[in-house]
Amino acid sequence: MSHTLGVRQAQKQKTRQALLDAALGLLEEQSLSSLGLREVTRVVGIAPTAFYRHFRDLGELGVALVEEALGSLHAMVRAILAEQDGAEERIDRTVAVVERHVRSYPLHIRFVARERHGGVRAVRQAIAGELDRFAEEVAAALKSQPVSEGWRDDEVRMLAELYVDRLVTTAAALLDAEEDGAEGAAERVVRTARRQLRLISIGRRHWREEGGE
Amino acid sequence: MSHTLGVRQAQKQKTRQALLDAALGLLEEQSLSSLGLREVTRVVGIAPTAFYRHFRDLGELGVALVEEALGSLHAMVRAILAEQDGAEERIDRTVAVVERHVRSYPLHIRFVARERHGGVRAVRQAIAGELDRFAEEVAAALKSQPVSEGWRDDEVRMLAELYVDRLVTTAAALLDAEEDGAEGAAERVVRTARRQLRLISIGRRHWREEGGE
DNA sequence: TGTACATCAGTGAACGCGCGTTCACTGATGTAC
DNA sequence: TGTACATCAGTGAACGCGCGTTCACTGATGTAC
Repeated sequence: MSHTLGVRQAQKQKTRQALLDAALGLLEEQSLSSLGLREVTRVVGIAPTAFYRHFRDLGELGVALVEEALGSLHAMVRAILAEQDGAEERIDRTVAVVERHVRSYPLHIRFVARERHGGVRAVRQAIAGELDRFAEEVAAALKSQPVSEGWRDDEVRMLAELYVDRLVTTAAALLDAEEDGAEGAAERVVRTARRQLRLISIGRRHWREEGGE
Repeated sequence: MSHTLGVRQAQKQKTRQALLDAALGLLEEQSLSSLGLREVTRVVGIAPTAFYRHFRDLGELGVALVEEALGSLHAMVRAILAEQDGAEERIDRTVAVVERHVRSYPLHIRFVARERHGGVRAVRQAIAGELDRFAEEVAAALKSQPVSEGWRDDEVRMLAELYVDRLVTTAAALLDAEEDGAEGAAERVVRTARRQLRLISIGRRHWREEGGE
């Protein structure tokens, strides 16, 4: 018994997705707290009141966008960290993944960067929660690497947060670089990110000799 | 001939400052692009139309707030970096300065964190410009330290950006921690920041042995 | 010091507009028998 | 397979409201003589 959902459900989901897409598009140029419900429904081509069939308000829509936005990057970076490459290769591949992700989903990245500290509490909390889970998974991956021998859990976590912040900051910087369109700006961001991750990686290797308190 | 500005000028400046203060207060709970001109003048207690005697629009007011917000932290961190302390002491003092600054000017910090990627282009650009100058000055201070011998300019700059980002991120995290009010959350942020700076500092010391390309 | 005029920060009425939300509705889809 | 009824995604009119901006104004401050 295949579980295709009925025509009605399918249509509803399609409209819901159209609302998410329309909002995300409009959010390229403004922030969530200045976005209008009528703006969104106008783009989708439905009556303003239909919005309420899907979300209580724009905050709720924002939270749904957070989940859509942070899922995939999350999975990819974790996969890379779990591999057995040398540190140098892992850095290059991580940065390449971030770069590709920014080019594939620029609107999602912009949204997260903007609303991470934005004016809608529920959305800020959703993003903080996702980034926290992100850091936790990165920490788990780092912990299983030989370099982490002798590290306490909170030290690994500290390092994981450093990495996650670096990735998010790099993604946002890359987006700005592509937007302002200056020749080579994006390439410069990528090179800087690689070097910073390398420097962190070096610090990591020497931490046990001189870093613990 | 002392240059006290006339009664009229003085009163105008006072009103202007009241507008900036009122806006900053309102921006604790919302973002600039959803802030209303009438909201601001209502708090100050003047007619909405008087706003135009001081700013063309809220974007212009936002740019003025950026300058107010980033000036002091900027100066303090630069001063610390120029000193002759050991790395460990410098880290402790830098973090302490950031901590004190966040407690003294929470609204300014919130504003910068929020609008750095916010919905008003002119304000984003003003913040980016200030942070760029910030990084440049930190780079100059780092360059003059013995550890930087043999570093190329763009490597020093890469390190400076890493430090500046860390300070900004720490300030924002500290603010969130104080806000959510969990016992010890702020202390945890501070400890993590110190460790991260220490790890970066260790990476810096070993960069020339294994980091250059 | 006094007078006549210029400046200009702040006023208050008025405007047109788009907003979020309510409500009773329609008509296609789903379900029970 | 057909019929009668229930569900519910989307409609469209209506509402009251606060917004940004315009305009001619007022009256205290500043300036020239």
